[in-house]
Amino acid sequence: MIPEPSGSPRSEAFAKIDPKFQMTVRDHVHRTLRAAILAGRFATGEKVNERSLAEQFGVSTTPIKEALRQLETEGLVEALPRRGVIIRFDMGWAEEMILARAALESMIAHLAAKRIGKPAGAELTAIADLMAKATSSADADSLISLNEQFHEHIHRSSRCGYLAKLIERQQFYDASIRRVIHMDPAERQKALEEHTAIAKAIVTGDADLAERQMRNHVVRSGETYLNIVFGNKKDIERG
Amino acid sequence: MIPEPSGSPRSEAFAKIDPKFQMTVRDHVHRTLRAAILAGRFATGEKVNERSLAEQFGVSTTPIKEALRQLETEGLVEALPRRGVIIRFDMGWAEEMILARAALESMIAHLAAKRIGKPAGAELTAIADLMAKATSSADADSLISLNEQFHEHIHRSSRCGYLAKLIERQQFYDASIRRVIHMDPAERQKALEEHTAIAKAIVTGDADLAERQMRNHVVRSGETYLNIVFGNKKDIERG
DNA sequence: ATCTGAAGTCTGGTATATCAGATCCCACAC
DNA sequence: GTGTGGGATCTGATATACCAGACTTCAGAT
Repeated sequence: MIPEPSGSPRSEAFAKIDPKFQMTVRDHVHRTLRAAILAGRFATGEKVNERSLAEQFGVSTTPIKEALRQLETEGLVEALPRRGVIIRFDMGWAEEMILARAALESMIAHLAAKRIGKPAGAELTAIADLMAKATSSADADSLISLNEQFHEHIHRSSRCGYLAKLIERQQFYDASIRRVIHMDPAERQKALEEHTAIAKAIVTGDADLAERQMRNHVVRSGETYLNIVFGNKKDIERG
Repeated sequence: MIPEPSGSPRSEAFAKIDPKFQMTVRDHVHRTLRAAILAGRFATGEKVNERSLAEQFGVSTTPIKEALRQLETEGLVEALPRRGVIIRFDMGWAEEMILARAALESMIAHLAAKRIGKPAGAELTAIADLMAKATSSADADSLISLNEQFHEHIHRSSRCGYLAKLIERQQFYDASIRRVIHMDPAERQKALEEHTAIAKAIVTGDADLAERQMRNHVVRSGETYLNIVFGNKKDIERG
């Protein structure tokens, strides 16, 4: 099962651990701050103090600075040189993150439809079928996992590393929010229909259709998330 | 000319300097490294050494680390924890950056078409007219400047701060390459036609058309750049 | 000759110190 | 009362020090 290019033949080799999995302080700070910002625990425009953060995390300012630099590049905070960094996230920003994800994810769907092979196409269909089963049995946890697999599979099929990486940064809701979403049967059903249609379009190689449907799916489900996170305040601009 | 909300009436007030313009060492390092990477001065997979870079720039490793963190988030380098960072940029990556820009820029064009007002629309048309003049007089420098104004104006009209910021990071060619491009009369003419069509679609509020044309424009001109930077090796996947 | 592993070296990760720009506060002049 | 300016203070930017993980090398065992 595990490829073993060389070594002892008498026992199963262990998979090489991906260096990316190693945790460093700056990554922990980065993820924690990111989650806090996306959860709305800071007001837009609020100043953040490096020394204060360092104290709260119980670390020095060095990893804090690096984490803030990452957040800055992600667009979640703004750095005013020699003046400090301020939080930059509100509902409008979240809407734009959804639009960005819609634009990128639909581009990837387009390419996936053109580049996917027979076996990968069958796998995608299989995932969609599992989603149908999980939907009818109201298995929220499976749906969350399958949803991840579904999009991940499309990313791989598109053979786009950069675009896939870019999309990861536009994700502003996490598993806990997803669980809330999937509690609504109507939402589950709608998502299933969209996933099924996307899978079909990709597998049959209809790039333009796949693109349109992926975009609508991301925007529509994004609206649902927005309403939950920010309350039903305003409708997102529709494509 | 310069808005003056309050202060002495006897002399013209000076415009407030944007804090963003202040140069810091890490920004200088970031920009320099970024330009070097995009210019192909590193091979993909090549390791970069923090101490060595610090020595070359004549600074300490702190701003180097921060700059590398930004490049990492931009996707131009990859950090293997405790092992160092490696360059991640080749023709394939560049192609994807163009696709990302196409996806985002077309989304912005779509929104701009829906949100632009009368005066801003007139300004956009005016810019397009200036482009026509500069094209017939073969004024490359003006074209480069106008091209920047054109896209910048569309970004503002779309009222999308996040998306505009995201697009900036997908720009992998600079003014010097643009100058080479604009030396070709056929290319100038083609670009003009596209810009004119985009402007018209946006001003008339045809969001879908604006989106399509912007996308084609970005992809097509991106191919031209690719051929110059990487040599005529391979065609980019077309939308 | 090949393999193993321990010591040495390299290098990134983190902590701390120092410098200088930005902000705040208050005394003083008008 | 208003406004100006000098100094104290805060805080980000940079430099330096130190630690620990990763890689290299080479002696010794087989």
